[in-house]
Amino acid sequence: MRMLDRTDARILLAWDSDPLATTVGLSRDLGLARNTVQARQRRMEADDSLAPPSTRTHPARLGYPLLAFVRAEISQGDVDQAVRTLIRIPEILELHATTGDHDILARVVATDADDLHRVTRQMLRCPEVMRTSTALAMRELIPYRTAPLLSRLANQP
Amino acid sequence: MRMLDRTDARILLAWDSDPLATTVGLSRDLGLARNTVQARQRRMEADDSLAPPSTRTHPARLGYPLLAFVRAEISQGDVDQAVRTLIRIPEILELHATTGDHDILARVVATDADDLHRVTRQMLRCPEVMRTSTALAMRELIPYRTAPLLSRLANQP
DNA sequence: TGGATGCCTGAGCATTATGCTCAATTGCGG
DNA sequence: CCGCAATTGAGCATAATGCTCAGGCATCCA
Repeated sequence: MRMLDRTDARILLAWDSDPLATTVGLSRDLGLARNTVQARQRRMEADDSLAPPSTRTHPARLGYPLLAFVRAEISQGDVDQAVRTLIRIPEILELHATTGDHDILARVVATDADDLHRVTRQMLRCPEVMRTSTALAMRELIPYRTAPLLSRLANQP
Repeated sequence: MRMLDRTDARILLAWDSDPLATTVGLSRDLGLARNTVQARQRRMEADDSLAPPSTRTHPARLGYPLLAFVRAEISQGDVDQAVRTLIRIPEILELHATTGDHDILARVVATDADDLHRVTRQMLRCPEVMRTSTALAMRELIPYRTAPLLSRLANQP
């Protein structure tokens, strides 16, 4: 797994300040050769260093204003079988196997409270899912970001 | 807050299948006029319909392979004061005010177990943070996605 | 009904960026 | 010391972009 370096980080941060910037524009802003920026961009995409562009969309803008974190216990630790079922639920945006008193943590969105209830019931219909515990996200205090980590990388020698 | 529509969703999905595609290329693939795609792209960026490009980076590629979800209790419900402190911690990628037996949920990354311990101690140094409870993400079962929601939107009338 | 609004469209054209290749250079690790 | 990968600057044909305009077509409201 290739690690991003200082140059990659600088390109991404410059891209943040103008998401519609061209390769030439970025290379001008950064004082790098166009070939360098272009090669990095292609490598990062080919590398799977970058998540799909669609991950940039806010679910609220798609009609799913409710966000919840649903923890669940999985019977017999058969997590893989549960995933095969849960992956078919579009409202589950993310799923992690976690330590602690629950086995998995799901990020779930919904159109309203009723819809959230429907989704959790659908999760419970999965035979491996025993108990669920839902924490509703009432306020987004810090929206998802990686820029601080990139800045740290970009400003390192 | 403008909602994304079917056309926006189709553009984003086409973009997923070729993240380096040009506006002309996307318009060809979708059978839309170039002006349409260009206008949508600009509107989505201007709109804040899209998160910054840097959010596409995987923290693991930046040297932070550990992911944890840290829940915390906040004293006197003074969440805003806590946020002012916590926002300065780069390893906190995301922060939500939640319902349940804790007040906030943080997504935290770290370089290793020691580093994670350091970050949680730093969180506890915030006076408003009372108790923390850490759930380590051992396996990414479903990486963050919004494509299923976009597909639903794109295939609707 | 009439009219305003917003969106999609197709067109044109000057400007700019891209794709591609090459060769020289630099820096790093074997 | 040598190879390897990254960077650079250059050139040039091709392609995309920025910009503008006007027509068509819905929807919404007076």
